[in-house]
Amino acid sequence: MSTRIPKPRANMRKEPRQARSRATVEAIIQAGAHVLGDQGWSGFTTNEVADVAGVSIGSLYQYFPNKLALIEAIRRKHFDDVLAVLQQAGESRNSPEQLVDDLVHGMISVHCINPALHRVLLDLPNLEGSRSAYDEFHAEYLRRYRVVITAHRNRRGGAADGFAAQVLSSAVEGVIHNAARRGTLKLPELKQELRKLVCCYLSRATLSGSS
Amino acid sequence: MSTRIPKPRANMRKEPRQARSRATVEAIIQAGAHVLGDQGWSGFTTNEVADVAGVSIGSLYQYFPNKLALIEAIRRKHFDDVLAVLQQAGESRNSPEQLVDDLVHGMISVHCINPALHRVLLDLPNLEGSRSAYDEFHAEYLRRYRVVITAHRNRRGGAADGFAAQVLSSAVEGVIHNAARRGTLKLPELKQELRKLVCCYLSRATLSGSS
Amino acid sequence: MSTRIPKPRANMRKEPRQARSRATVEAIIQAGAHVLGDQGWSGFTTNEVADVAGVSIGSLYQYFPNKLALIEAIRRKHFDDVLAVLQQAGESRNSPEQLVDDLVHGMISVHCINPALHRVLLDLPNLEGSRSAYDEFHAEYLRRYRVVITAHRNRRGGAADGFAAQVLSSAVEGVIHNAARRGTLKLPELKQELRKLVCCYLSRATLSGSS
Amino acid sequence: MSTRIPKPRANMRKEPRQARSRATVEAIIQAGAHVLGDQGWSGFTTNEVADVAGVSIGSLYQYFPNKLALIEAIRRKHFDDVLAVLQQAGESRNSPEQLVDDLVHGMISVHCINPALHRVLLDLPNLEGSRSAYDEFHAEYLRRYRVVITAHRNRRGGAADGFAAQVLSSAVEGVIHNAARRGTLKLPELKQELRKLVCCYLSRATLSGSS
DNA sequence: GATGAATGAGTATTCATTCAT
DNA sequence: CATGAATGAATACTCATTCAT
Repeated sequence: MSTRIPKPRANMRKEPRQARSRATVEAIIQAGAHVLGDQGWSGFTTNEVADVAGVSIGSLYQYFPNKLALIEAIRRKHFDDVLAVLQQAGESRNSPEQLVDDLVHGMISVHCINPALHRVLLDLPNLEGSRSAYDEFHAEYLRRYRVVITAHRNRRGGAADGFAAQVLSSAVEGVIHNAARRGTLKLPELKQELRKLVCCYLSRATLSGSS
Repeated sequence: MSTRIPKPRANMRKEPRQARSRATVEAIIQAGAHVLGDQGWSGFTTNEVADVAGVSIGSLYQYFPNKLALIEAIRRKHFDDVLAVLQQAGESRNSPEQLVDDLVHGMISVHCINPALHRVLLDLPNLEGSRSAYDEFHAEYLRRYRVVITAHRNRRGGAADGFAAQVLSSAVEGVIHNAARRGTLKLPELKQELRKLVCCYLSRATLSGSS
Repeated sequence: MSTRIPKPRANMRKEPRQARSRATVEAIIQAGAHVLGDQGWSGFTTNEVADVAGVSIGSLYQYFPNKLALIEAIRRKHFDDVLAVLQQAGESRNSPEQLVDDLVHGMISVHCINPALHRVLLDLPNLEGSRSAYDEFHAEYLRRYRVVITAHRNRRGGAADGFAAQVLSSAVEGVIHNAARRGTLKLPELKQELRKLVCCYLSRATLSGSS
Repeated sequence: MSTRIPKPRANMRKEPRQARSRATVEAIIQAGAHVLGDQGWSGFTTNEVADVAGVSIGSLYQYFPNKLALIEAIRRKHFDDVLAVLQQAGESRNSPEQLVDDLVHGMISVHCINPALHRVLLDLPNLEGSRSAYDEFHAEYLRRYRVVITAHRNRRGGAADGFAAQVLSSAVEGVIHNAARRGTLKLPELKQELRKLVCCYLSRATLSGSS
């Protein structure tokens, strides 16, 4: 179903200097995200992306040394979006309930832009080259979740919080990605249930963390 | 990255009648599951599968009219495994707590066989042909979750139960698939946390379902 | 003018077992040699070779993992031809004059098959992978020349013989390749002059080796 | 491995008039020679050459209508260098031995500048367009060799001298190019042996030319 | 004039699928 | 029925060349 994937060489062959080229790069990443979300790995061909972006295949390769570098760029872009949401959710000086609300709302919003994309992005083959970028993201990702978890306690969080963060984040991911697949992402009921899920897990986690 | 996927023509070119044939088909499906879980879509080529199965590519095409039919067979097989687990969990005449235990334990077990496979299977491009089979599975899948949910109530379940089933199942999936990716699937802590997640959601769901 | 050349992975993807496939492999190598000699590196495209061989591009890649492996096969084949000539020239129990005659005649003959090919083959980029094969050939090549040189002496050959072999072989190569380029390879005058060149160098080399 | 080479349209799109332009052209030719010698045909791309020359690709095409015209310019430049050497060697009113010395020394020197370049230059695909330029050079090239040959005789040279010139020149070329490839070009032994080769051939050629 | 972004035909390579043996 | 050689459409990527700024 696919070409064996090569290691990414570098992330950008050439930094776009002029305004025109920056627009081109932007268009390519946009188009790539769109194609990837829409058609999955199968439909993601560099020629297709170039087509959708309205540029020639040559232009694509002027800025991205290979397909994977393009994927990485898309990935990085969307990781940034996700982190931004979590950042906001973490920074608000609100009640724990409000925190959960912000988190859930933010996660849903960010997935509404291109619902299928995020799940696809997780399925990247384990590239050595891209691993670090992903790990870096993921560390930050978990850290933000931990903030939310900690805020829900009265006591200091223990080592178990790391585990709780993993469980919580992947549960949320699961729910959102599935909802994205089914097109129920924008339903208020979904948000409501998700909030419930998070909230009750947080309460219980606190208790049983001590049990 | 991939060949555009054609619609599956028929699911089986030819029903295996003799024992030898059935063994061949079985070997191919096994090999396919193995390759798919191990290498993902990228490594899943019919030639590779035939190789691993120890049969010629010609034989593979004797039983599966095309790649997609093979994928479908693998899918169906593993859906059956999952359903069997849920079936058992649903049938035991135990306490609600025990029910959750069975469910969690079963889901984890079934993913331990070939941890990566299940998640990969969800990433099938939206094929018209395979949709029905999947939907059929998914309906049953949710029904079983609903049984667990219902068992946790004292009152009769309302329409909201359908939604709860979706949320619960995808949360569990999310946690398990992520754990599979990280290799923490067998950790007792994981099972413990997952149980916690399910339990508390079930309790709360009951309450807020009425709220 | 060309794609950057990748390292050769292995020399054969799959050993041809049936008679049919052996014929295919043979045809591909033949066609490759032909194209390479005829059009040089520029015209040597795998598609062209497959076309000339009368097989599909897929068949080519069934046996040669990449373009370079094909080139290597061609190279090896023709190195073998050259060595065979030198072998024969070295083995005949004749007078030194006869030896030179055999050498010159053999070298010319072997270049008549596909005159341009040999020169092109020397210009292979320095591939790590192929280096050893070439060095091995070249060592043997010089050894055979040394036999001829030694046969021309009355005294034992010294260290200088190694150098003489290099000079002599490259002079002969130069003359033959140039003649091949000009199409004068079959002219009796060429053979005559070449013989002269070799003979007189051999005589003088003997003397001045001691000077 | 390569783009099919088009006929060169004209040799220069535009004659450089100002000093700056001439410097640019010079830089491009220098860079081209460097890249060609260093990386062979594979690495010789117009973009690479422009980069090395420190000019934009657009500027390159301002002066050379296409890649081949650039190659031709490089070729012409280096042919000129070679001819200059032979010129000098032919003009000195010295003994025949001194003549050979000059020739050999000169040929070696001229190849020391960019050892690999010359051999690479011979591998040009047979372009109709460039043929005349090359033939012109080659005629002159042989003429100079003939001077050396003639100087070595007491009698007038016959028709055979033309042939002898070809053989001698290609033998010398062969030795030098091979030495360049092996990095032994500067070794005094090489010069010594080459002198020997030329000398003895000249003596013998004289004799057998009459035989 | 100079620049470098954009172009797209061309090239290497893969992989689902067929069919003669 | 089984085999595996053969096929070729599809895909990643390059590089000579143009042209708007």
